[in-house]
Amino acid sequence: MGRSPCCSKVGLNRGAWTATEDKILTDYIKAHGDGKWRSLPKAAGQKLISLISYLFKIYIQVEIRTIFKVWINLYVFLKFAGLKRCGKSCRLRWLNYLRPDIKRGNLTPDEQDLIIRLHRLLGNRWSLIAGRLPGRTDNEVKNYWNTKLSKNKAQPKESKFDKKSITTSSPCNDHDGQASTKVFRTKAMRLMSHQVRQVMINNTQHQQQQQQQQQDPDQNHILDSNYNSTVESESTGGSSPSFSFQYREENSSEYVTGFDIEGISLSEFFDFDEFCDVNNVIKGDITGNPDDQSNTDLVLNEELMLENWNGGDGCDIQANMDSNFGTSASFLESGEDWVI
DNA sequence: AAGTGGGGCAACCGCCGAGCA
DNA sequence: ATGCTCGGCGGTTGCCCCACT
Repeated sequence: MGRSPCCSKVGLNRGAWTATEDKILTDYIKAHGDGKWRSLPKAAGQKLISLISYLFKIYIQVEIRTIFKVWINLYVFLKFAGLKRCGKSCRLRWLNYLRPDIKRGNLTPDEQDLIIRLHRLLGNRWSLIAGRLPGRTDNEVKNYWNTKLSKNKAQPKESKFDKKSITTSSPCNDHDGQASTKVFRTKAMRLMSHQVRQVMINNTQHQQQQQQQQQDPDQNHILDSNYNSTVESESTGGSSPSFSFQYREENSSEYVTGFDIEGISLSEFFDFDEFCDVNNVIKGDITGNPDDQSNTDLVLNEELMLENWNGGDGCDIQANMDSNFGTSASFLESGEDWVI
């Protein structure tokens, strides 16, 4: 009888890990330790959900209409994002790349010699060989053997790998004059650089918006509240997540273009521009007419919900935040029926 | 400048053994 | 004793980068 697959492959991310996935995984393992790999992805996803729940608690105070938009975006995010990785993939990523004691960089001549001798002794038992090389992984040893030593065990020559490593060596690791350490450009890193470009574009947009604001001081108040709102929570101490939203005005209907939670950018999970259609559908469901700017139903609903959240007695939202959030969470839970 | 092939590496696949109910 | 789950391991694949033509 064959083994059942470790997890359903349907809907799982594959291929190179993104910086965000690395962060989710690293944060989770730092908090809870490794092991339980099969249940880890789901559990790590809960961390995101808790962060978003916290985010919601804060933003529920800001503006009820905005909350609707954020709500929908969050719902779609929770539905389609998270750490959608096989547990084995999580384990591999942690052990081979994210572990803090991983030693990056070129294998020293001593290590190379040790690998040769151990391989002669142990054969292809890479985990045992790697166990004798602190900070080195079996995958790294295996790759090194397969790509270099197996081809030319007797006389390893200087390769372009070595040349590259010299030119890209990290100065901080080279201070003692030892063999220079190669700065690996992993796939995740490449993705990260791509994401940086995205952020820069967004920043440029924001800068342009700020310039517009400066040129048109009358709009400053409105744009400040709609375009970029950053909240650093003080209520729960240093462990509180910080997050920021960015909105974009388009055809007078603002929608979330991105937000960050403790450095995690949701724009890395899905394209907000493509997401506009979802917003329109949702908006159409709410209002019955996406283009109707003076929709009274939405306003009425907002007022009713605000009244409901306020307990109908005009007390402060903050006072009922916890209970209100419970209501909101159940609303989010039931979002699928409501949206579709 | 464009195409191509090889090197290097991360990630996936499938099997195995230990542990547990 | 048996079957299942899970972590670990080695082999392999696929992608990206770069040197070469």
